[in-house]
Amino acid sequence: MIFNCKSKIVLTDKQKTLIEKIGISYEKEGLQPVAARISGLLYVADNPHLTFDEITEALQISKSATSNGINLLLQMQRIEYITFSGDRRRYFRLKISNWREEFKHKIEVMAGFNSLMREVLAIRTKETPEYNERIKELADFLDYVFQQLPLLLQQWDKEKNNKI
Amino acid sequence: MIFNCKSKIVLTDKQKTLIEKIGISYEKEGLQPVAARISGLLYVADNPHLTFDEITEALQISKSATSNGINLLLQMQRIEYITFSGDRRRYFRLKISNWREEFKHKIEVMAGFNSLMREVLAIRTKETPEYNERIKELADFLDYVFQQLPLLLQQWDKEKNNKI
DNA sequence: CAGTCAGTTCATAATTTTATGAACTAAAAA
DNA sequence: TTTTTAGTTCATAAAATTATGAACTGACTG
Repeated sequence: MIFNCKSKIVLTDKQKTLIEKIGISYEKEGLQPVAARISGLLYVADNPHLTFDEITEALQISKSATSNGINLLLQMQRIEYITFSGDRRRYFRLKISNWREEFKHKIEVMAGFNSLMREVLAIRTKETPEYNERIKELADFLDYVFQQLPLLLQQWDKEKNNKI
Repeated sequence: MIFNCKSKIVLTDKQKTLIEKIGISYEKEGLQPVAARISGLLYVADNPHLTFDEITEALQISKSATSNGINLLLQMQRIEYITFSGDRRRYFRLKISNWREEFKHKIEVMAGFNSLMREVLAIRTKETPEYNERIKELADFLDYVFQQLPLLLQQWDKEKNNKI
């Protein structure tokens, strides 16, 4: 058998508080409570790689809750895992590098709302030109943002490269 | 008594479908189902001003549901109402002009997450420099976006004025 | 003063979401 | 072969959210 150093995770009060804050923040975005706490834990834990049992224990939740939370986060591509030969456990970690994807996803959600606004404009009565114009203005702005945000990403990359 | 033309609102299937789509979209943002449907209704209804009873009837919901939904939307500043002398009813309409405020609010929510990331960085162990660097990168990008988005609003205003 | 109108409030019901623990599985170890 | 490990599944429980209808309020009306 391979030497398994299962050091129990001890969280400081600061870490616990921050896990809850991050949890609430993610909950507001619609993430399930347990999945939100797992994300928080992975942000603050000293070791960025945690096993199933470490998560279960650190958050004091049931195995089923951990199982569901982890599988949700895996499916959402917010976490990933690595394994080591001779050790059956998966070591989960945040896919932080994925924030670009998440950013793009948020833009797409905005764009989705925008296309609803276009649908609204298409079926609205023509009797209310001022009102329709306001909706159009909103839709146009969302178009503009949708077009500019990818540029923002590019510009940031450029600035970052200049600094290095 | 003043002549009260209470023309019952008749919704086409297209309108109903769109109300539901907008409803779901707003629900995903965390808005309560009824409030989300009321918003949808106010987007698609021929008349941008609807009374309490018109909303209740058009959406086939209870008076209490309408009352709660309307009060929530009023409190969130997403709708407002006007009145006419000799008519006790309130005529509700979307505060569409408020989309700027909502946009700013979304930026603030992002900034809130960013400040959580800064807190994470402050308490994270220094033993994981690469991981911390990734989190810092995310936080820096959010800072950048937070700084650039108000400019985006200004630029759009400029472009719009040039067109007029 | 009785009745109507335009809502609000509240207890309750229905629904949905979330979490649990016990039983299960499949692979590896003893 | 039996046991342990690393989870998964599922029925159920607990909690939170949402909607309802009946009773209520307070301003106006006749």
